[in-house]
Amino acid sequence: MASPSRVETIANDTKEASDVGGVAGVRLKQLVERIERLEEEKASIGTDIKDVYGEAKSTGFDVKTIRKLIRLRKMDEQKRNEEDELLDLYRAAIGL
Amino acid sequence: MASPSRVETIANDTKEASDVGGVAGVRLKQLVERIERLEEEKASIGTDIKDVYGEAKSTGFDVKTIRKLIRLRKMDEQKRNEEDELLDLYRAAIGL
Amino acid sequence: MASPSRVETIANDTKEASDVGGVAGVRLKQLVERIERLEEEKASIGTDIKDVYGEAKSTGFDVKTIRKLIRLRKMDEQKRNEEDELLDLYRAAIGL
Amino acid sequence: MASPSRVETIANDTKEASDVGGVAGVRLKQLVERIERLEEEKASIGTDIKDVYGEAKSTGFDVKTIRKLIRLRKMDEQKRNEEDELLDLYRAAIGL
DNA sequence: ACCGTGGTTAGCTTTC
DNA sequence: GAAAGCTAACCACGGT
Repeated sequence: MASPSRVETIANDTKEASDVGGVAGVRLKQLVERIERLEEEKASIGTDIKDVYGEAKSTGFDVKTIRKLIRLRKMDEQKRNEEDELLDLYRAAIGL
Repeated sequence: MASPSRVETIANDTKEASDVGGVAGVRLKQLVERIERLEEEKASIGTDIKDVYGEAKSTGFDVKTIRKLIRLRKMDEQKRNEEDELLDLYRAAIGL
Repeated sequence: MASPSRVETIANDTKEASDVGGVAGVRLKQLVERIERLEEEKASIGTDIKDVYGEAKSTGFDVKTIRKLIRLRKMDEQKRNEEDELLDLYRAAIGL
Repeated sequence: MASPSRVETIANDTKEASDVGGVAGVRLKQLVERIERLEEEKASIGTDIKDVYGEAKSTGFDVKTIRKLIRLRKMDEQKRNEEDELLDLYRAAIGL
């Protein structure tokens, strides 16, 4: 059911409908595969993160607390970024 | 697990990065940094994915359709995996 | 801490701030109570489900397997729905 | 909808393997259907809850705040229950 | 009794 | 500005 022809069929049903087995189908397939590849990587890193939390836990740390910690640090960073942006805005406003 | 040192560790992680009398503070810091590094990578890949969708869009494909396509393909895969697991479960249930 | 006046205060802090003890407070209270009532029903059904699993178990069935079974059936249904949606999407993409 | 034979087949693969199309299969099917029926009801109530929140929103209330409110009230209730249990414990301890 | 897994829910981001 | 999809946290159950 998820045969290659299926992917091409889909390409045909989109904008390039007259392009049976042609360049649009190939292009779409490439795009789909790139996305799936990237999502795999992303999921893999997600697993790594989980592992680190697991390691933290088995070292005796409280996972929930660590999560809070990280959230706080991220918020701090965002806050800093916003302040920087504001500064840039001001600098632009007065012409550098 | 909720030893006195644990409480101290938590205190150290909030206000002061330096670790009063123990190695735990250093260890925690390492863990936090590893997690933050990984989350950065993950976010970066998320950006890449977005870019690919943008590329698809400017090539004339319908992004929403591609997303659905990918979701469907993922569901197929999950379903296959779950069915395999189910089979194992059955085999275990009847004693191999 | 959770005195009645507190609830009204919260209502006052939303859009209808000038409405101390007035109609907005009453309205909010009604909404909260409706939600709580519905959540009670929901929890009650959750208990029922648990009971059925318990019954299944004491009849000799393997609970984990039944759960997987149900999950799989749900996935089938979702997949079917998504495929229908995808079809609609395609039809829209090629102009009906 | 999966065919009936599918469900029976599954029943046959569990503990009562020698019971092809027999009483265990029927029993399992009944259990699965009861659970699915209940989960439908549960989902339906979930939708109702969402609707109420939507209604609250369009009345000008802040949904996030209402959620907090309800969480707080639930916590209060749990706390009260725990205190009641404790009280009962004491009363039992001193013989009513 | 504890740990790990799975399910549920809430918050966030993005799209229309 | 509303609606939807995605992600992440929380919670509860089942297994060991």
